[in-house]
Amino acid sequence: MAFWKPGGAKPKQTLPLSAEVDRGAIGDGGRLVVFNRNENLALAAQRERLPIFKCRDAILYLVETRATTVLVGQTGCGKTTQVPQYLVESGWTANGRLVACTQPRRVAAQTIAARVAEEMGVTLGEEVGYAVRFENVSTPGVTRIRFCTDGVLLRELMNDPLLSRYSVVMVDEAHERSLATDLLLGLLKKVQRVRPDLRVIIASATIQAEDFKKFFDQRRIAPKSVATGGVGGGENVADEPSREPGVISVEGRAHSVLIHYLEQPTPDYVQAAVEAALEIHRSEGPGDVLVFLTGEEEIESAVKLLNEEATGHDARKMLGDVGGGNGAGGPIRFTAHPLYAGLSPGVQLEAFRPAPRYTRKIVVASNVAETSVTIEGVVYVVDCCFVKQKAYHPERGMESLLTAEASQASANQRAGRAGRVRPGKCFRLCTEKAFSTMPEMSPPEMIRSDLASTVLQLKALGIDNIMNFEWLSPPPAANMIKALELLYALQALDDDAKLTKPLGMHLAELPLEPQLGKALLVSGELRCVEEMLTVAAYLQVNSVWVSSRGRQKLLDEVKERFAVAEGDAVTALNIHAAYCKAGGVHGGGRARAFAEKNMLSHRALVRAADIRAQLSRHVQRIGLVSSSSGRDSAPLRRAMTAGYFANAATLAPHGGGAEGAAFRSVRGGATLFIHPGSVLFRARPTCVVFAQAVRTKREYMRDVTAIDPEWLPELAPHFYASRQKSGFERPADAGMML
DNA sequence: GAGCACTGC
Repeated sequence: MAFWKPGGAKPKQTLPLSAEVDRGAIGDGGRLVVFNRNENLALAAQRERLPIFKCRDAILYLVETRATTVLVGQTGCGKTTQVPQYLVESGWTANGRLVACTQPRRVAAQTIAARVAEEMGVTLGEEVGYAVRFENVSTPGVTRIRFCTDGVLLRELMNDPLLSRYSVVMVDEAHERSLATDLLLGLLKKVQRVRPDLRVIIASATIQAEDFKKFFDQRRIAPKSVATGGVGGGENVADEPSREPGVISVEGRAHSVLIHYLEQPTPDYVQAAVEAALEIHRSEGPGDVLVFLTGEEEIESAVKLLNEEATGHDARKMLGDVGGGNGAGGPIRFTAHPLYAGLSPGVQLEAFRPAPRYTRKIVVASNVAETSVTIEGVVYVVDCCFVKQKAYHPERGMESLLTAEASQASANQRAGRAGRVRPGKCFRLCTEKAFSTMPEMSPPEMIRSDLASTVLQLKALGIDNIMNFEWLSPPPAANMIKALELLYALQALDDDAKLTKPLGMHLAELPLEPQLGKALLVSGELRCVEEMLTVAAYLQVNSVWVSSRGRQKLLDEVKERFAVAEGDAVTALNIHAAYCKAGGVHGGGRARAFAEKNMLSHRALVRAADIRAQLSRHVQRIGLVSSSSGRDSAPLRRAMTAGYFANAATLAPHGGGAEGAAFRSVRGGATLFIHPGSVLFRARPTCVVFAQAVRTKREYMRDVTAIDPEWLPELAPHFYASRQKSGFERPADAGMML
């Protein structure tokens, strides 16, 4: 294979055990709780064979003696399932206290909880439970270990700012640096000042460990002199742990992966990926192939090329020597499958199904396959070394989703997917030199996101000085100012940047972005609460339509059944009404058939209904009285305007052509287009508000509602008509554009 | 004429 140049380094690095670790001693752990004494002996034996078992005492010693422990656990070491159990066994859940273990993803929280319950021989929801949005499977007073998404724990902090029920919080997958994880870690550090007895465990990959250790090093900071009586354990002062974090590394069980690089850079990585997959198929032994590309378009085009090759190949081979192999012991046939989140569950399943005999499976996937899902049987990985990445541009209040170089950390994670069953190979579609110049890790989400919700949550937690908050990675000042400016415009913050009562507090309570929350709260006065609940819920699901490459015309026709000139929000009302008529969430097969007939995702409809019910409960608690605007869409569109007034655009006089009409944003004057996914794509409303602006190939507005421009100064006079009193910056032309 | 991946009791 002259094409390829073997790399010098293996993707796996291993930290030696930290010198700080005293492997011999273990603190007075308290009562030992023994589970599964008789049953599940096989499971118990399995537990002891996990690599982490050798470090059990060392980990427990660190947790006992340090406020914070950074646990570097390689894939497959068992940290997530075992550490919470070790904590229970050594008494951390005595006196009714809980151990929390957070995950960035719902499914992870659910499946890990199920696994741990099985190992402990208990029923899921009793000693071991989980909490994700819409699902709280736990029993107060009984549950000892609680797996949850980091978002759930953040919400919990709003009701219980000291997390007083918990003795230990373990934050898993912290190296992914998701927005929620970063926020949680910043808040946990704050909680520790007041609650020295709270133990924090941060589970992370190697390259981030030092950052976490530094961040949680509180040796120079005196703890606040707050009595801890009644809060958690904190039996006596002598028990207070060291405020210097401990670090321990546990080796994983993954097999080695040999990395290959290109000798020459490629101008077309989709084509190169296809060629690499075919070359693997021709010359390598058994094992499936996982190809990483950046998005739907690339994936579908690669799958098409592979399928064409497969058909030609089958025709040439004539099934004559099935089972004979490819000369290297590998199969002679292959099948190719796409995998990305936008696919329907049925099509996704194809990628997970084991290949038939004598057949090699080639899965062409987006980033879902990097962390969210695992495909069994993969031995070869092809990595384009690019990724679609979200960025935030505060000056425009706009997000972008553009293809960028992947990070080395991400490429190593992808390569690791080849080493799950046996030693594997990874083929990177870049030169070794190019790889060495790639960023070590991707910038954390916190510094490339819209911070409006984050700032609102911090304010609700009583953290008024946002600039002084200890961020793991401080976001750019411009992002922060933009968020403050928006919250002020929504009247969630007052002139002193303090949370307003009750509006700001209510907005913080709602699990919605602040603009949408505002639209929902305003719907009380505008007498369209029921309609706004529906719209808010539908805006939360990615898309209710099934992804349908090749059936585009059909989807357009189906959309026409529900589409109205008032825009996407009112269209959502029509879909919801039809779905309810077909039985809704309790409609069973009839609702399912309705979804299928109309190319709607049943799963998305159910999720929207769940969210709607949850929002309805919130709204009732806040005290909004139910109301409906019936067939009149104006109140709903006015509510949307009251929330999204900052995202207004007017039709440009001569703009646009075949690509659709051009619009000018009222604030800033940027040229915008209606997204092709919107029902207003071909329409020409004179004035619109939109829920989101995204730059991909051009600058698009999504979730568009047609409005009367007169509503803007009427519903947002403080923004469009009056002079700014406070120091927040406001574009000077905001009022003049109308 | 187009949506990397997640998430909120």
